[in-house]
Amino acid sequence: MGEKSAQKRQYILDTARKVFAEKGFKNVTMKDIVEACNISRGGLYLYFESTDQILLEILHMEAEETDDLFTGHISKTDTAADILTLFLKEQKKELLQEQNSLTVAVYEYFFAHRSTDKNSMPRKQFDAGVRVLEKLIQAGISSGEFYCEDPKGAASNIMYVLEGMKIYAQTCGITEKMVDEQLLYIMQGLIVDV
Amino acid sequence: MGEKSAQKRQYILDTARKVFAEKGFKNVTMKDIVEACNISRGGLYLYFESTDQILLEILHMEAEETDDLFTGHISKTDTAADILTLFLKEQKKELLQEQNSLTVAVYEYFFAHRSTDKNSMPRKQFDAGVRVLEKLIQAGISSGEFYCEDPKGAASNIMYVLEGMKIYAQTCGITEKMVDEQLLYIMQGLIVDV
Amino acid sequence: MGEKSAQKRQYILDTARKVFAEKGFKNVTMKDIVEACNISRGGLYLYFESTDQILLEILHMEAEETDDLFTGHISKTDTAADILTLFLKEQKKELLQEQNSLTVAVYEYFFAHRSTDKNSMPRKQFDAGVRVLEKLIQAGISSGEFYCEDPKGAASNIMYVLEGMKIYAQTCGITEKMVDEQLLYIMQGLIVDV
Amino acid sequence: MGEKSAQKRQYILDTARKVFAEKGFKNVTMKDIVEACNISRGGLYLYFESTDQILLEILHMEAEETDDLFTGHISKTDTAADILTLFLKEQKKELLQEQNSLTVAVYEYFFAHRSTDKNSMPRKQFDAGVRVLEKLIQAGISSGEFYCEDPKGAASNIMYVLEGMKIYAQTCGITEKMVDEQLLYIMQGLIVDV
DNA sequence: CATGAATGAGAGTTCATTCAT
DNA sequence: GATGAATGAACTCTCATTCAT
Repeated sequence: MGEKSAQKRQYILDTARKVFAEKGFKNVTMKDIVEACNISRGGLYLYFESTDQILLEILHMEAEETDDLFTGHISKTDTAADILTLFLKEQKKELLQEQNSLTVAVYEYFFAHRSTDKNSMPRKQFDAGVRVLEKLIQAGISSGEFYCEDPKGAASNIMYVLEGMKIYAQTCGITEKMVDEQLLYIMQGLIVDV
Repeated sequence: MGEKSAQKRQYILDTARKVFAEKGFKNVTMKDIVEACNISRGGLYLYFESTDQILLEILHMEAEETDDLFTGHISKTDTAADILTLFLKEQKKELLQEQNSLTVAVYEYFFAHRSTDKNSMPRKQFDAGVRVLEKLIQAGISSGEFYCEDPKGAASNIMYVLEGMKIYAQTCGITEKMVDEQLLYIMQGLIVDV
Repeated sequence: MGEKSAQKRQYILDTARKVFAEKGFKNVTMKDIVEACNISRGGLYLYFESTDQILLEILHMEAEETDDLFTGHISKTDTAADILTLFLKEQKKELLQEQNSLTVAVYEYFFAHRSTDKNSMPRKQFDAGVRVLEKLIQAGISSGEFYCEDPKGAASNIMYVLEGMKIYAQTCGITEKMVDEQLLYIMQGLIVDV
Repeated sequence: MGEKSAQKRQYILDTARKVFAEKGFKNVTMKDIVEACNISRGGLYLYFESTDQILLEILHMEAEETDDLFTGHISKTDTAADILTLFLKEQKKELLQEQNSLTVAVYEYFFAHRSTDKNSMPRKQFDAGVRVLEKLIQAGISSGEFYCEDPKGAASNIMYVLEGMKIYAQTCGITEKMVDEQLLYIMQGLIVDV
């Protein structure tokens, strides 16, 4: 598959992404994607053989981009609290965005492919998140910004909370206020009282 | 609807529950339920018109039973910490149970019926949970067992964490150890140091 | 499946038989049968799940009927030569009939399901044919009608010849004259010269 | 068509032959051949327009080679019985060979292109076979090796038997012993008793 | 009430064939 | 000549839903 088809492949992935964002995973058929892409039925099969594969490739792409984002915005002069705040702000944005979010598709996908594998994508992302947050909290402790007796527990707590809020955002709506309150609660649990 | 058909209705719900527990929501067809119940295709339609309706009725049933459970086990002499511990233990059990759990079905259902309605079932359960936990924490504060500057924040935190862990339990496996660590983290954040 | 559906099942088999007789096996799709039967796409699947299964059932039916025919027409007073002549006449009729013949379908089926199994249908029919013919020839020898040093070889010879003529009949046409000549050759090889 | 493309044409035919030998005729698609040849989809169409055409050309090639073989091995000093034995031995080898045999493909092809044409390939091969065998038998009679009242009948008999055994070889397996027994039966029917 | 045969829409998938490059 | 992406027709198979009995 040459240059040209790599472009088309990407086009299909981009278009399919919109479809998944709109309809989740289980409701999306190959036909839906074919129609969204305005290509022929057989044409899609030249590039992908199932909605599974398509979503998975989209997720891998996103994962790379996310990794970049994660570390990208941090400047050397930022304090731990600044970085944490930034991180939570990012998460909040993602949480509340309705359009364009793959959240539901991702959950549906992983429900349909349940695995207790330690190397499954959700698990790796959780572990990575905990690791980064733990380091950050420890950095904050070292710098005197944070007080925390169990940095790993706190890091896990944040990850679980974010996940929980994500779910509530998708299943019953969650207001910005609710998110802000909880993020504030988390920050105040860490920051050393003046 | 007479006595007899109420029984059959209940029989269908009970049987369908097992099907949903095993296969989630999106993978369950009317045919699946018909076969599990050993009734005729048309027969099922006399009682229910869609898998949606069936799952919803199951959930309503469960909600009632859960409410009973929630308040049922508490004896007057229990301390706030005891009650909270008991509650978390219950949640842990539910979290880790693989068999017999409607978790995935419920998520799939509410993903398929996303709503920002404040009276949606997940929202009501979340709000109810927060309310109960908040009261409990305040009771603990009054009795000197707990220290907490933001009882509502803490209560929400617990609910989000539980939700987050539930998801991780279903999407990538979560070990008992991981749950225990986080529940410990939560309790220690509340309990007054000796 | 009750009384009524047994009728329909039979109706489908009868109709499908015509389709196979006309188009062979590999060219027949479930759709062809659906259309010939004037039933719905899904309807056919209530009774059969593949063209394989349908043809196989037709063949089993035919096999039973054939068994009956084989032994049915023989009267006690017939001589061995009479019976053999009758048998060959039957075979000739089947050989030359163009309409209504499953021959091609059968070959196509067994090419597609090649097996060296001793209990495969073609093998069983060959063995049975040889056995019957051998007995017949021996009876003819006993009665002084036939002369033959190797009754089993002669019996096999007849079966192979019939099979070979069947093939030629289907692949390139074989005239009645050609068949008659060969059958005559066979009979004269057996019959004791006057 | 230049030198180069004649080579490629031959390459395609040789490669396709293997495919047909392995999968028969009806199961082979243009795609199969394209893939086996490692050429482009469109490329194949520059040389051939259907699997029909490809197989037919293969068969024409083989027919020429076979003719050569038929007459090639005979030395002037061989007796009629020697030649016949040699011929039957060749046929036996072809019959029992599983790999590399186009037998099934050929049958499937001619089933799909049934014709009563006297000039169809199978018919021509049958007629040619009968002619050669008849001459051979007559030669044997002249030389006192064979006794036969109906040389043409005997020749046809052999051709039918070979065809029948070919079919049984492909549809249900035929053992070497079975073939040997029948060939022996044929030879003994011809050879003058000592 | 209950049955289960029947329907038909729709998803998945494969290939013969074409055509711009 | 050669490529291989693209098309679209054709087939398989599954279910939600209806309806005569």
